[in-house]
Amino acid sequence: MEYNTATPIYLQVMDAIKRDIVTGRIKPGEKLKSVRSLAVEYTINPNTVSRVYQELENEQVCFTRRGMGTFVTEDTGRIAQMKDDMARNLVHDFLDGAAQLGFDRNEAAQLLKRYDPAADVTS
Amino acid sequence: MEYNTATPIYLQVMDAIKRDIVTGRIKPGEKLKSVRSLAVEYTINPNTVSRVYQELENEQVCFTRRGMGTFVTEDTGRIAQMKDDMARNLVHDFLDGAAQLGFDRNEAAQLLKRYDPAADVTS
Amino acid sequence: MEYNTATPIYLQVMDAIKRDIVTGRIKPGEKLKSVRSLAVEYTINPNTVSRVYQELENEQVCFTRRGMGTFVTEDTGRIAQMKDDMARNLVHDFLDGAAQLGFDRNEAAQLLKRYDPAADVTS
Amino acid sequence: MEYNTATPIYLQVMDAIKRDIVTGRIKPGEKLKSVRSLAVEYTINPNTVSRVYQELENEQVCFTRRGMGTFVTEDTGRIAQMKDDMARNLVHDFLDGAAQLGFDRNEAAQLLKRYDPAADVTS
DNA sequence: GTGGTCTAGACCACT
DNA sequence: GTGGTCTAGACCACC
Repeated sequence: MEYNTATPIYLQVMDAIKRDIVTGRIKPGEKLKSVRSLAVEYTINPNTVSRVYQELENEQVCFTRRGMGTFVTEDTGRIAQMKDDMARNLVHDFLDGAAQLGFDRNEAAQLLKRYDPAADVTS
Repeated sequence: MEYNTATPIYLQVMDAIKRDIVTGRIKPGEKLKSVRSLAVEYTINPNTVSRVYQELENEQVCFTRRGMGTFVTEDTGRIAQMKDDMARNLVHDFLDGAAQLGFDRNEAAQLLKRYDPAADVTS
Repeated sequence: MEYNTATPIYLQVMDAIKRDIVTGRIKPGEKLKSVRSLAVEYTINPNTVSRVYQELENEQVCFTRRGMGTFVTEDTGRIAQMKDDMARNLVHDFLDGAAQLGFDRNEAAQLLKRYDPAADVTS
Repeated sequence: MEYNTATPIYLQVMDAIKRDIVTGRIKPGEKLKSVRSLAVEYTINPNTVSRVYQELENEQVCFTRRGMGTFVTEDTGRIAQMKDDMARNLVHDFLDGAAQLGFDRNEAAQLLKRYDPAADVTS
């Protein structure tokens, strides 16, 4: 994984895990990797992994059973809501940023086509 | 101006000025407010304004004339390019975030309608 | 270290560090001294060292890892290029200055011998 | 004339005038342009021209006769010495800079050939 | 008046 | 412990 120096590593790892959850690569109730093995996998400090798990717990995305490890919440509603929140945030940030550049909603939608890196120009 | 505690003030002020430039509220070649007066207006320290102007100069958005002040670049191409960059970034962040949630480009475009807070449902 | 009052301290410290890098006294990838310890060593304010490190980062001479410190780039090509640039600048400034005094390239080369304080006259 | 933003304008103008003197474009004893006309010619503030003339007077390159204007010194020895000083400084700066990059005098002389922008590679 | 530099000292986030 | 940001207040050079 490549880290962006601008944002804290623990946030980037949190996001990676959340993505795995909302996209179903990690199932509800599934056990997450141990702090040590995740630290190795992501080549980060175990302290940082601990913080990641703590923050995910704060957001009620995970829970910890003493001596057993950290698990994804079994509350599928919570997961769906999380995905919803993330999508809503995405849309809000995009429209907000576009508005600050002077684009209204319709123009913003057109930006999507104009600047889509993979878009066919004629489509 | 309201500051977001998550991102440095100087970046937020930089963005505010860039927006004023790309939207034409500040014209090419126009003199920017003095360090001291902007500091008063934004209720921040003059040193922080200084940093803002220096970073903008690094990005070739502004230039400064000794003893005379700081001015917006007269290079309208640079300004257009800046606006382009800002829009492209916006689109990239949006599509990228959507992709990480498992949405392709078409689905992302539909998110815009679904989550637009001000959208009319029938439109 | 002795400071020349004419040029800003942070530029002088930047140059000192660059010299240590291009001459190999600091190796590629090596950790630089901490902001605080360099401040003590050079008897300047930690903020000034901070600025030095940031400017060096702008020039892609260094990079910083959150909480770990500032490191010399591992890109040896960049370092070679830096040395090249510094030498080229030196030559340019010299020939340019000589030209303004009315000396062409050959005459400039002869100035080197004539005014070299340590030169042996017969060599 | 193009100004370098790094060094004060008055120094750059001083240098331009000194160059005109040591290269003979302005003769010993010749009257310099008036403050106002030089200000127009160089598109700088008359105050800045005044400073230039004052500093040149300090360096005994010029002298002022009340109501008559500013004149180049008639002391040709002083002018020759000035040219000598400028050349010596040039050499010193060059050798000094080269030494800091780890080049001795011989290597420095070779840099001249290697980096001469107008040099023929085969020569 | 303008911006540029520097110090002192504080607080914060990250590892 | 690491660097990053911000404030306060000072001094300087330039126009």
